[in-house]
Amino acid sequence: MARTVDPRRHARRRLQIIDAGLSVLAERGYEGATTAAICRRAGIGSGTFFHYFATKRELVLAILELGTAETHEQAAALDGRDDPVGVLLDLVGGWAADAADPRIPGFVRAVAGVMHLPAVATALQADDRAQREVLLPWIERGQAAGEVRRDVPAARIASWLVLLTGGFLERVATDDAFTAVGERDLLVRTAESFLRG
Amino acid sequence: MARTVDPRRHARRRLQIIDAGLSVLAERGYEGATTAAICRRAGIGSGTFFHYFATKRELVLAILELGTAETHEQAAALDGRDDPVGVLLDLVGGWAADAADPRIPGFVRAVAGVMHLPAVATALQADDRAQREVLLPWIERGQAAGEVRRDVPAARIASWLVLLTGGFLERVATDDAFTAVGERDLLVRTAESFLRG
Amino acid sequence: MARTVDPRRHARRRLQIIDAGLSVLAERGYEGATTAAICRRAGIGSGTFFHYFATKRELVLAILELGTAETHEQAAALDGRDDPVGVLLDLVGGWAADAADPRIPGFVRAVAGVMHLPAVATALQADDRAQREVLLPWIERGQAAGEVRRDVPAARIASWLVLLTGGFLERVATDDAFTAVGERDLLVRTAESFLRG
Amino acid sequence: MARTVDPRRHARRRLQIIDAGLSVLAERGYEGATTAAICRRAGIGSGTFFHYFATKRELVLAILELGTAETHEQAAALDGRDDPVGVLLDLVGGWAADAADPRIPGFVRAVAGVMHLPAVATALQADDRAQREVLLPWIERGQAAGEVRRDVPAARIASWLVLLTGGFLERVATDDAFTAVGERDLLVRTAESFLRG
DNA sequence: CATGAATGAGTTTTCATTCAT
DNA sequence: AATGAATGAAAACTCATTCAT
Repeated sequence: MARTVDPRRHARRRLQIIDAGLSVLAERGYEGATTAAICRRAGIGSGTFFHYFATKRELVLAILELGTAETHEQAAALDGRDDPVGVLLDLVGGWAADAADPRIPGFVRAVAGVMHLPAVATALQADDRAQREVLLPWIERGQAAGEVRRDVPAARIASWLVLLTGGFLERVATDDAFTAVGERDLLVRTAESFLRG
Repeated sequence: MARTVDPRRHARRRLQIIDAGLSVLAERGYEGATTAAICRRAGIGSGTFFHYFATKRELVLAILELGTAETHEQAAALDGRDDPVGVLLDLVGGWAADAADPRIPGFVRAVAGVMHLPAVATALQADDRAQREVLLPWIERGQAAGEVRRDVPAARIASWLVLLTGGFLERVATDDAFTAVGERDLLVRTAESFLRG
Repeated sequence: MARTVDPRRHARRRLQIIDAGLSVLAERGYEGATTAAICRRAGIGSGTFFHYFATKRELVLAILELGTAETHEQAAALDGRDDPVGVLLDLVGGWAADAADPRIPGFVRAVAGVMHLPAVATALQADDRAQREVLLPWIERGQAAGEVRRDVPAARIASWLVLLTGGFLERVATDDAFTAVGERDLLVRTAESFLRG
Repeated sequence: MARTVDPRRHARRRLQIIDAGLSVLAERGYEGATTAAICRRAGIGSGTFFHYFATKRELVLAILELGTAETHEQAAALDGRDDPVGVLLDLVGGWAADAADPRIPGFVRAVAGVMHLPAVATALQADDRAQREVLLPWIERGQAAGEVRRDVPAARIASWLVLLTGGFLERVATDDAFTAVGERDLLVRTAESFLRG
């Protein structure tokens, strides 16, 4: 009658590995992040790792999926707002704030570096699409309300907002003088100016 | 018995390996680009590879340095021009055009993925600095002439122009609907609008 | 609080694991038969497996011992017969019939493949000896009665009868055109001819 | 202008590994024969092993193919003979003599133990077929000449001769009292008696 | 210079087995 | 008894790099 499966325990353990993986991947890149290093960081044995993830690659995918899910949750939290441009700038500003966690840009770089793995490319594109899908309806509402430029189709505008946040992330990672906190305001203003056209 | 090195022959061989390396790195990422694969692509034996580059990493650094050198050459070609904003937009537009060569974004991603290697980080930052240094004097001249916004220091503006081209490159690599040719015009217009403030 | 072991339940469980082990070993060989696979087949958890067998190897030994015991039981069932050659041919024919169970040759192959484990070698030789010991008295009685050749010592004749059944088993396992049912008759005739000398 | 590929050297090295593999596989079985052990025996580094064989399994297949090729060569050496039964008994006797090399039965057992690997099963059946194909024409000639029984089709007789040698091999491997040299004569006599019917 | 055979450190992954519940 | 999460030793295999020819 023993029931050993405690889903809570399982989920906690899983997150613990994901967290360690995120750190080590950000620090050392995909190949530098050996499973041994991740296990050491997570404080588990190598066997345990493969109890939770069949493959190192699967861990990466799980982290990416977590991010995609988070993006979708953000979308839900915006229900009820009525200022399209404000919403869009909040989203862009929020993503820029993520760059303040030094692990995010490192992880993004690490994962982009193995984009030639089809599964990674797919997950990365899903993440990308999620961001654009969150933006799209608000851009359309803004256009309908005359608050957003109409000379560029909504979908392209979405891509350009993602371009701005992507470039921002990369800049923070590359250039020590360019900090997420210090440049965020200019990002939001630039995005607004872009939206107005 | 003296075997004098024919520098012409040597340089040609070197470029041949660099070209193969660029392709294979773009396609398969840093670790996926085995020296064996690069040698196969270059049509040489593995021993020959190490005659020209002491290390796989050194090949990557050589490619990056080539890019940095190219950037400096671009700067020299602008001597004599007198329209700062025009020069800046030509530079940004030209970098965007690079993204049309599908190997460039792939190579950039691959290299960013191993940025945890100190030598690579250094070379990448040198490249980055080169771009900003090319922009900087023209931004300053533009500000002096009143054609470029003055509310943001010239160095930061340089960073932001690089941000735009970096984000552009990434976008082209990620999103099939976002093409270098199709979006270049909007990039230039957005850069101009940013410069005007 | 004493939990008394129900020996009936215990024995049933044990046989259930042995049965699963026999199947999986036959299908996948010794190393291919992971304890996980055997547990899955038996419908038990991995922990349970080790309640019944201290080691995967011990399971194999248990299966072999079961076979050896069966051979001894066969011997007992022959008490009272008076036709030595008939008995010998019944034994050989019966063993050949075992080959019709497709698990038998597979299991035998799997176990022979790990004969380098001393315990397995010992168990296999015990099984072998059991077969020869069952045969031996009947060969001797047949020789005494003048029905079995005397130019070869009884023990060697026993070895040769085992050779025939062993070769038969192997053939059935290797050659699809060679079926236990179809060739059994020729086996018995060949054994008889061998016994007559 | 360096030409490093010396096919002679390559073939010698390859055989050296095959020889070591044969020994270690015979001694320790398929899984017990780690690539490390084989390399140690062959006096090479692990990298060299995989220079010659892409996989441990491929080494096994190479050994089996060598055996199959040898069987075909034997067939060629019999051209011109005119005594079918003599030829058949020479073949059977020759195969029995192989059992005197203690590595042969051990290797056969080891390989049979991983017959669940499709490639191994195929190679093993090719080997088996080769033996039967060598026997078949001589059985047919013997039947035509009235020297071989006609109540059993030639192909089945071939299977039975292989059955005898297979059982013989197994016996030598299992039973210390059963030696290849001591029992070979009885094998040939038994085979002859079987052929006469 | 050019070659490719040889190397072995380092990686991911598997799996029998243990043990707390 | 029964369970399955946790473990870590061991295995196959990869790949940058060296070096004799």
